[in-house]
Amino acid sequence: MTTTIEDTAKALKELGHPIRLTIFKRLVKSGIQGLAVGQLQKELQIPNSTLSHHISSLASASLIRQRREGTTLYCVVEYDRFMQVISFLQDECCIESPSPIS
Amino acid sequence: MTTTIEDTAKALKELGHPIRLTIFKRLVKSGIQGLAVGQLQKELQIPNSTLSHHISSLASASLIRQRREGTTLYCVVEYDRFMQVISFLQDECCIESPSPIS
DNA sequence: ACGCTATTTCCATAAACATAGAAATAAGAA
DNA sequence: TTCTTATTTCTATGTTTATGGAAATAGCGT
Repeated sequence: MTTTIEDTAKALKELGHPIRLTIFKRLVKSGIQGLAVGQLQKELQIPNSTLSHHISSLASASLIRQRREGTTLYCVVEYDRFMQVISFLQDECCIESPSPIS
Repeated sequence: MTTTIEDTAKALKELGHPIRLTIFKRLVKSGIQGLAVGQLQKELQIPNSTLSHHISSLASASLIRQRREGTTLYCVVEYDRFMQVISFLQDECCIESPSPIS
């Protein structure tokens, strides 16, 4: 799948909110087992519905996915997708930058 | 200067718009001499004021700066700042990722 | 079926964002 | 000073986003 401007912009936009960036960062560190919504709620101390909205935003940008286990929903980072976004940015920063290359 | 969540989120938010990401990408490739606003306008074919607003957004996130030469304003990427943003993201993706490390 | 826990969706509202034409400003030349 | 080019700022408007309580849904146990 080719990464497009629209695609990447969408991901960056969703990450471009303090709470969502915090959530995402926390999820990245939780690894592939992810983290339960309840656990996130406990750590962040924000209203359930606000958290749900933010989680939904990250999912809409395919940055995370959710896995249910009984009544518990886990949020898991889509690492490949995240790598794509970073790669897109790196492709930008490595061309004609003021570093030794230029 | 330490990169904070707020800081990074701000940068990501500003990059999280198709046109702004396109502008930024174009500027990165133009190198340290930057690019004139007029040139950007020619390439992007969007109204002057819309372009100005977008440029202002990128500047407000310290992703670019402007340099005047007579009546011409050049936009130049703040590469250090950009590197910081990328580093922040990479710090996230290299810890407990599903790669061989875990 | 009922009750409980976990979480999302609905609904409403205020704030923020994106857009673009018009007006204003900045700089240079005559 | 006037005129011209380059660009920003102002103004207005419509759209989108962020927030959070209430209602609804999902899953499980009794």
